[in-house]
Amino acid sequence: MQDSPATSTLQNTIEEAIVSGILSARIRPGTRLSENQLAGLFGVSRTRVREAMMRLETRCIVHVSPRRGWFVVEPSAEEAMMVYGARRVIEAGLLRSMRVLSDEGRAAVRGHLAQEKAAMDAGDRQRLTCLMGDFHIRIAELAGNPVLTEILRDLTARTILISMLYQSDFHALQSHLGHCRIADAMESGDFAKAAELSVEHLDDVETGLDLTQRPDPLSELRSSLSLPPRSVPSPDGGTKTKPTTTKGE
Amino acid sequence: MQDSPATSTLQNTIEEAIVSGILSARIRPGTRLSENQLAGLFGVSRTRVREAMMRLETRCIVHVSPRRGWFVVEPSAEEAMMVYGARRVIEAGLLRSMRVLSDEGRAAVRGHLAQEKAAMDAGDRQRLTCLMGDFHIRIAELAGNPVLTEILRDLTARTILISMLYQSDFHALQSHLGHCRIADAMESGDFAKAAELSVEHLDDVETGLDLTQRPDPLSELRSSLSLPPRSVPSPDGGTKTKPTTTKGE
DNA sequence: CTGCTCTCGCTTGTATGCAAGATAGCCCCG
DNA sequence: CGGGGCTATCTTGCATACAAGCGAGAGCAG
Repeated sequence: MQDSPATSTLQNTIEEAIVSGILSARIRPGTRLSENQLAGLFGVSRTRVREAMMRLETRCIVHVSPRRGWFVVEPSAEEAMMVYGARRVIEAGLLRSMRVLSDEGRAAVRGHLAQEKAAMDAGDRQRLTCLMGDFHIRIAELAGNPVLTEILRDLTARTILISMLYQSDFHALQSHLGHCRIADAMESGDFAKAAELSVEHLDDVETGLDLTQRPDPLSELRSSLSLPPRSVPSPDGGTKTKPTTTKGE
Repeated sequence: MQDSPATSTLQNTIEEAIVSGILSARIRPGTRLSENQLAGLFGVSRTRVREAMMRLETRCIVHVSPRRGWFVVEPSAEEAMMVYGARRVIEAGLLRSMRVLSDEGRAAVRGHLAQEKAAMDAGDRQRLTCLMGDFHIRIAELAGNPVLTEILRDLTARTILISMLYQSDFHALQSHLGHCRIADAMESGDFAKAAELSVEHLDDVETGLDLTQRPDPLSELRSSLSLPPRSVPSPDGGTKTKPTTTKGE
C-alpha cells in the first residue's frame, strides 16, 4: 500500500512534525515557518525543508508568500465552510457505505470516547481538540480505506486550524455527545442514521464558529479598496497573505 | 483568477502538464519521468522539476524509486479498489448533499454528455477516457465545493491510470448510459437516486476491470520469493512507454 | 559457452552559493 | 516634528556542484 508515509524517513519527519503539531493544536494558524530555522532545528539544509514545505503546501496546510516566508494557513471564512462541507460529504458518505462494525472497531470507538471524556474531565483543552479531530479519523480508519483516511486527516488538520481561528468558546460537551450519538448509531448498525448524525454534528460545530471574526484585520479595508480578496495560489481557493503578526492573545 | 497569478506559474506548469497528460490518457502508468529530461523540456533546472515531482508524489500521482527515477504510479489491484471505494463514498455523498441543479448546471451536464456521445461516435477512445473522467469532476464542480473538486480531480487521475492498466475492453456505451441516468436523476431533483446510480455506475466500471491482470508480471514470482510486494514499479522495461516517445495509435 | 565480477555511466539526493525581492529602520530633508 | 526615500538585512527562488547508489555491459575466469 503506497499511501502510507513511509518513503523517506527524515523528509517525512519534518512534514509530519508540523502536521502533528497542528493536529495537537500546538502550532497556531499564521505561524511563520522559517526555512533557516527549521533547517537548523532538524540539522539539515534548506533544501529538504523546502521540499517538506512544498509537500505541505499541496496539502493546503502551509502557504508561501513569495520572498516573505512560509506560513501555516489561516483559512478564510469561505474556505472554512468549504472544508466543513467536504467533511460532511465524505464522512456521511463513509458512514453510509459501512455495513458492519467489527468488534475491534467498536472497542476502538469506545476507547476513544473514554479518552475524550477523560480529557474533558481533566480540562485539557489542547488534548481534547486533538482527540475531537481524531475521532473522525478513527472512524475513517475502521472503514478500512486508507485513501479516504488520508484525505480526512488533512481535512481534520485544516479543521483544527479553523477552530483555532474562529472558535470563541469550545462546546466540548456538545461535541462529545455528538460523537457518542454517532457511535451509538453505529453500534446499533444504523449507519444511515450515523451519517445523518454526523452531518448534524458537523453542522453544530460549524455553527459554533464565529465566522464573523476575521483572521485578517485588513480584509474589510481590502474589499473597500476593491483589491483582489485574497491571493489564490491553487485552484481550490487559497490562503491569504498576511503580515507576520499574529493577533494578540 | 483561477490559477496562480504570477508567482509560481511555471512551477504549476510542470505539475499540471503531467496531470493533464494523465487525465487525457497520453501518459501511461509506469512512465519514467527523468528529471534531466523534464528540466531540458521546460527549460529549467532540476530543482524545479524535483519540486513538481514531490508535489505530484504527495498527490499519489508519481512515485520515486530511490536513485532509480520517478515513475507515474501503477496502482495495485488493492489500491485500485481503494480509489474506487473512495470515489463511491465521495461522489455519492456529494450528490446526496445537493439540493438544486441550477440552469447552468443542467446545461453544463447536458453539454458534457453531448461531447461524450460525439467522442463515442467518432471512436476517439483517448478523448472519451478523458471525458468520462471529466464527467465526475464536472458534477463536483457544480456542487460548488472546490475542496472536493480538487480531491476528486486527483482521484480521477488515479482512476484513469487504473483503467489504463486493467481495463481490457472499454464499455464506453455502458459508462455513457450510466452518466445519462445520473444526469436524469439529477435533473428530476432526485439526488438520492443519483447517488445510488453513481455508486452502481462506479461498481460497474470497477467490475469491468480485469484486476487479475497484473501490471507487474513478476508479482507472483515476487510474492513466492516473499519479497516486498511492489517497491519497484516498472521492472519489465519492455513494453512500457518512454517519456519522449510517442507511441503509435 | 556460461557465469561471475568489476567498472563506468547515468540516475537521484543533498548541500551550497548567488540573485532577487520585500521589509524595516535610518537618515536626510522640508 | 513629520514624511519620504534609501539602504541594510533577511527572506525565499533557483541553479549548480558534488556525493552516492543502482544497473548495464564489458571483460575475464572456468
